[in-house]
Amino acid sequence: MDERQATLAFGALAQETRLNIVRMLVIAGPAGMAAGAIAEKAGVAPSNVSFHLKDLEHAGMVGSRREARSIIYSANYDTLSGLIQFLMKDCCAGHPEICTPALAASCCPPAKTTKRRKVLQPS
Amino acid sequence: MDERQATLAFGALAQETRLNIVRMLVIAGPAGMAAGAIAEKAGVAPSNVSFHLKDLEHAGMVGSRREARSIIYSANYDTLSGLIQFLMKDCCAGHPEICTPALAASCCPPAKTTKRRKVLQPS
DNA sequence: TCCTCATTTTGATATTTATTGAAATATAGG
DNA sequence: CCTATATTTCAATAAATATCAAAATGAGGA
Repeated sequence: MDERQATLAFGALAQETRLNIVRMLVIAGPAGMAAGAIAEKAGVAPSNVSFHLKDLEHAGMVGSRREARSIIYSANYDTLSGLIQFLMKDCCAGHPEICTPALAASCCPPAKTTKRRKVLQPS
Repeated sequence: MDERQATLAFGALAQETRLNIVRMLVIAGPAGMAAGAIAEKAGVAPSNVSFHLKDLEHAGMVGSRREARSIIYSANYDTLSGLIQFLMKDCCAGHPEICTPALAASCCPPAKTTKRRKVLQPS
């Protein structure tokens, strides 16, 4: 994920309605949800949800497919995890010692342990 | 991190100048950078950088301290990792099987392995 | 105190974004 | 075909955001 796409993705998530949509689509899984169902559950006008879905799609956060009369939207998990990794790359950039324990495993390069050698299993 | 703060944080990162600022502050570490230095390195007018820094501070992404005549800004790593965890919570919500291998460790609850038992070390 | 440097605040302006309702498009069924 | 349904596009408007230049604030040093 390059900076441009990350900026789009952040912008897409920086709005209550869109964040809600992404969350419900993530939970819905690959099956996705019809635009109308999204609008109803999110409590916004169909034209407005369409506007936001277009934005999310442009940011690569969701995909769509037609199914009979409905258009089904579903979350794009690759973009989501790409964004997480983009954030993590910056998070620890140069300063892995600051990393939260919960994140350290994925966030910081496992090969490059700072100091401390010969610690695992003294047996 | 609650939804409100996450929305602020996403909004803060959804802009080229601010994203640049955050990145340079993350790299700068706890020492941080003076507002003027940030403005120069980012290539924007001081008043403009001040505007963006205020936004970043409001979102909890950076902190500031006065040091002689300068005001030093530094990244808030807690917010950054909090945001990552906020994203990860959503990423896998209900669908850990989709998780990218690189993320699975931090992203998906390690206790709840789906199916497949008695697999480690058949010895 | 007065002066200068570093930064912020303010005010004006241009741009982008969000929302609404009405009209247009596409699909399925009688 | 004609009608009903699902969604999008369009046009208008309101609201938020980004940018610049100029004035104001605040902290040392002569």
